[in-house]
Amino acid sequence: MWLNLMAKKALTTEEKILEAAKKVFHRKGYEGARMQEIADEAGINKALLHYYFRTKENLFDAVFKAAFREIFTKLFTTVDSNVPLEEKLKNLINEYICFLQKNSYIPGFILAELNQNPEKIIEVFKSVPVSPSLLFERMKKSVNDEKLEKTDVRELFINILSLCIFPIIARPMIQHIFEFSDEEFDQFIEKRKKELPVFIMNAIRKK
Amino acid sequence: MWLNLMAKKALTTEEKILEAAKKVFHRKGYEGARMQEIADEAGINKALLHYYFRTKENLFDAVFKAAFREIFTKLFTTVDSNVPLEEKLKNLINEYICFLQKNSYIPGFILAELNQNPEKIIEVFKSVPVSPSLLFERMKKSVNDEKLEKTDVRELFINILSLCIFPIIARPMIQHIFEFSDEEFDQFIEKRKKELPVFIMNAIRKK
DNA sequence: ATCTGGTTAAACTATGTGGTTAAACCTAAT
DNA sequence: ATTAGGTTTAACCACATAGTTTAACCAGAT
Repeated sequence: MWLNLMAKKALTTEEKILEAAKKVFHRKGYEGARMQEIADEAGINKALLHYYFRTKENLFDAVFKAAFREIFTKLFTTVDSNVPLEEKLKNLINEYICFLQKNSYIPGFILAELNQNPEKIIEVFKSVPVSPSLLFERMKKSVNDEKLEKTDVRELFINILSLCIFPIIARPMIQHIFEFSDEEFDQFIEKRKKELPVFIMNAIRKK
Repeated sequence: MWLNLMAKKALTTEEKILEAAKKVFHRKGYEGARMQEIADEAGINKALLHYYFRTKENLFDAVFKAAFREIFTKLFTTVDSNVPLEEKLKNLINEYICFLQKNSYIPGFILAELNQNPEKIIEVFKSVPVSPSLLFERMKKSVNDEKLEKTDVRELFINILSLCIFPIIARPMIQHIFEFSDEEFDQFIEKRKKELPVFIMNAIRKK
């Protein structure tokens, strides 16, 4: 009795709030974010904010879990294909970096909050509908099939993640020390999409 | 007339404050840190805190610049040797990861604060006594000397940084998805010290 | 017409926080 | 003995913030 009755306004109030909270929390973190700012961003008032999500923590948890779910399901599903390793690597890196470009605040947001509250990871990981162990089984198979250096799959996994994610969170530093404009930085990332798979394949291929 | 008169207490009050502020700011960030907590951690009271560093921002800037200086000078000086590239890489990675292990909060702290205030980088980079361009000249020479794939030095530089730093800031996540105890995580990093140089050399060596 | 749930406005509480102040204390240098 | 700088204590101010409350408003459902 309370659903789908809106045709003109595309977003429900709850969605508007979550969108606004996402923006603010991603940029400023839990401590830096202000409920008033979120309300303003959502175009509503503070009272309504508390009417939907009773506390700041509730709202934050919703945003945090959503971000976590997004980045992990994206990661775990982009490997779900039957093409050979090199091809798979290309797809994974390309898709994942594209995702990160569109959601550049997510990794920094998650890592920062997680470093401040490492215990939250247990709770928050429950909202991820994909299991990491499955992913590793698949990766292990791919790696063993080919003529490659003996490679610890976990090591490889972390290396791929590092190479994809770090440049995104270190953007301000990279732009400064390389004196990149915004466009030049984007080109730099664009180039990585092509060169990272080569870099990684070289690293693990038998000589 | 106001110096070196202390023999028993190893640290001056100012140093005690800076140490305390470092701990608190590194763990909680600017917004999350409380002046009272810093005072407690330093074993003094709030009044004295403001007596030394008038404002929270002053104190934070001091801590931030110190962290920045530390991590960058360390990075830039570990490449300052005349050994062949592979050796140099081994040294760099080993020394840098050791440094990061001992200062595991620094990279996350800097990246988080820099993402929230990217404009601060200009000011803060002035406190780094080493220039990055010098580093790149040296790296370029090393890379061109050997029989290697044509490699963009900047790309290589970022890759090395990514592979060293990311695992440190992603520690809570890594520990959880790999189900690592603290000891196992340390072993994981220890292993990386040896395997990262191999990984990278393979990646850039001509086949 | 009325009822209901979403919504607003504005005032309000309680608490925490950065920062200040003033008085007293202690100790080492003069 | 006096001075001066570092230090403590404790009270204090101004302000911002999370969260609450109340009354009124409005639109769609009954």
